[in-house]
Amino acid sequence: MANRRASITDLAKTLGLSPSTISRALSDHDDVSEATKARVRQLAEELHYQPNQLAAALRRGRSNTLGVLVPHITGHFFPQVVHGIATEAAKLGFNVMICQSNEDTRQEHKNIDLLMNSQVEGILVSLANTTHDFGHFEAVRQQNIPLVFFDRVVEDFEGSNVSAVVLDDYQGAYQVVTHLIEQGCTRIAHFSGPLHLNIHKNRHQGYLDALSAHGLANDKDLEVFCEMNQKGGMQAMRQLLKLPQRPDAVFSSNDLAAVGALQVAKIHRLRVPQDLAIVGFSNEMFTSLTEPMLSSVDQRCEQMGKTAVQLLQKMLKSGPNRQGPPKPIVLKPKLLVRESSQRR
Amino acid sequence: MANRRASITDLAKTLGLSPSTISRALSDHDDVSEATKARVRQLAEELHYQPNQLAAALRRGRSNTLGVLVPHITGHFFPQVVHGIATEAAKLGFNVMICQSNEDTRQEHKNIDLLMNSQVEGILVSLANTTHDFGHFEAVRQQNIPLVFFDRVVEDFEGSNVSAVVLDDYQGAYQVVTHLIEQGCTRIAHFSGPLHLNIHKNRHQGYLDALSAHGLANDKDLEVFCEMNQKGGMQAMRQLLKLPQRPDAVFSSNDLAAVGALQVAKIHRLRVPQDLAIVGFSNEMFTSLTEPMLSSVDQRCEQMGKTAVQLLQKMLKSGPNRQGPPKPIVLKPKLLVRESSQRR
DNA sequence: TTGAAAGCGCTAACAA
DNA sequence: TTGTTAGCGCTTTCAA
Repeated sequence: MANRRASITDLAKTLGLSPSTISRALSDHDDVSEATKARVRQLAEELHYQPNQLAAALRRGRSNTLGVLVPHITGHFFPQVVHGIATEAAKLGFNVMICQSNEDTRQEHKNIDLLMNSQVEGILVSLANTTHDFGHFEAVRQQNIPLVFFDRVVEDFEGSNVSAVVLDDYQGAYQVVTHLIEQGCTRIAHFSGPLHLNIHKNRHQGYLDALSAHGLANDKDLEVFCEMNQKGGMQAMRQLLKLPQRPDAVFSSNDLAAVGALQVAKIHRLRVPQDLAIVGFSNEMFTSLTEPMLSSVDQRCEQMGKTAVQLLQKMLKSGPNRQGPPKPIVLKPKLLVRESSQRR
Repeated sequence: MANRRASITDLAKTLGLSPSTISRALSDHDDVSEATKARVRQLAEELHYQPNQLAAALRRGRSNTLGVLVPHITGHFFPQVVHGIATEAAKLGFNVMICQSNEDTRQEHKNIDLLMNSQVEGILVSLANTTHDFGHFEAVRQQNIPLVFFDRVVEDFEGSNVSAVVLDDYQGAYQVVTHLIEQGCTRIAHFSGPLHLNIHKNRHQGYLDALSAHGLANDKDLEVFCEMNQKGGMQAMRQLLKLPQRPDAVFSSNDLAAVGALQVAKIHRLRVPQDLAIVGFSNEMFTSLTEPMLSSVDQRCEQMGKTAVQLLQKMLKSGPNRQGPPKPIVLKPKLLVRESSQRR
């Protein structure tokens, strides 16, 4: 009994009206009599009429749907951003279609095609880390579908309908180091991931610039490139403790490695933050669970998603004909000082 | 220059063929000559032809899209499940449309309608915790759209096209307690959330049954109902330590409260696991970061998403006419013994 | 092997 | 205020 759904035509026949009147009544169009509207609405209710968005979208040429393409929906960052996107999109009346590239350019390519085929009105993308060629976004640009990159963006890909939302990692790192200096730290070490990744490059540069801005020398021994996980942080910390003059602070480019540093510090009976101040990056959930609680930098994940959607909507509204692409939006990170770096 | 996209009609005109031939060629239909196919494919390539899925879906009556409705995409559990869903759906060739109810029944209702309007072929739902009335799923059932509940399910809502995937919380708890007993623990405390939530109720029951199965008395003093977060765990632990005879193990219904217990135990100089063994539930990421590392129960989040999609597809294939609803699928949890409970 | 024609359900000119 | 008509882009029967 595959109960076919009631259609506008069905309503029209039942009420002896034309489909157009039904359509207008349902969308509360001005020039339909209240009496008719009432009749239509009641019958629609009774028959559990559900408008077929596919048909409406096809006819209107607008699908009311946004496409989202992320590397994955795991870990801390992307779920939060996706949450922000979904929430804001719902608020603005958009549906959201979500794809994962699994950090694979080929998948990314396919998914872009898929989203285009689905007639999404705009696309939000965070790039796979294997993506270096941007041919697959050419079609999006050509068809003037608004495209917003977030977090992992293309630097040199411009178009009147392309924009980006990113976090100011440089600024975040700069704040951290400034804070540590204010706490009286003078030998500030840095754990960094590979510099070909933007996030690490920018955080690293923020570290260097903050040091020199405050007249501190950059001691190469204090820069450690390590695996940015707990184990990597532990190794890096052990390495630092072997130095003739050990550091009095560690700024880690992520929270996991910072936890590693914290654990090694405790093993070596260093008091945190008195002997060694530690600050991480990303404000992962577990930063409030360590002892002492770990200072970190909030990446405004949810805000990023929200902002990206708002930007997309702005592009959608202003239409494709205008001068130049919108400026990228740079979100300010927020330093959260907790016990691990608060010497008071 | 809103470059209108190339359509089948466009291709047809350019090549002097009929739309039907183009359509057949593009879908690699048997009775189109290879020569024609080649010509069509080449032109399609050149014009960056993108099939309009909306139109195809409307015509076919199948949208190729699954709807997902979760309370939210934050925390540990739901992002993981959504990840599993998205991954499996992509593998099976489905698009995925995602909505959040924000734990609000009214939102849930709206979203269900939205998904139906979008002509999704099936719906995956985890209920808002405020949902007690299920009228909004009536329409789904009536129209025979396959419906799979996961994790937070409706107990008494049946239909030939409704099913569920859940975790065996009872079994997980039972395993934990058995393990603790095997480690020599005899006074095993339990932190529980409110029993009107299924997860806590089932874990609580598993705890009780495992105790009595092994001939241990159930000491009411050892059952603590607390806020299931770090602070709640700390308070609960302090309370337990005031008992004339303190427990030698804690099984917490989630990991956050377990961390709280761990911290209080350390403050009181109890050795974990020798003096006090601790086990949590959910296998959150931070369980590997504590010292000692926290034993926990893996909820198979990703597997749950995957299973739910597979089940949905099975329902889709077998069609609406068949005897009785598919049986709910109960996933077996996995106890992960780490340092906090391994006395060896 | 190809084409003609109809129609999925809806909306929006235009006409009445 | 309502109806007529056409068509969004595609697929699919039926006919050639």
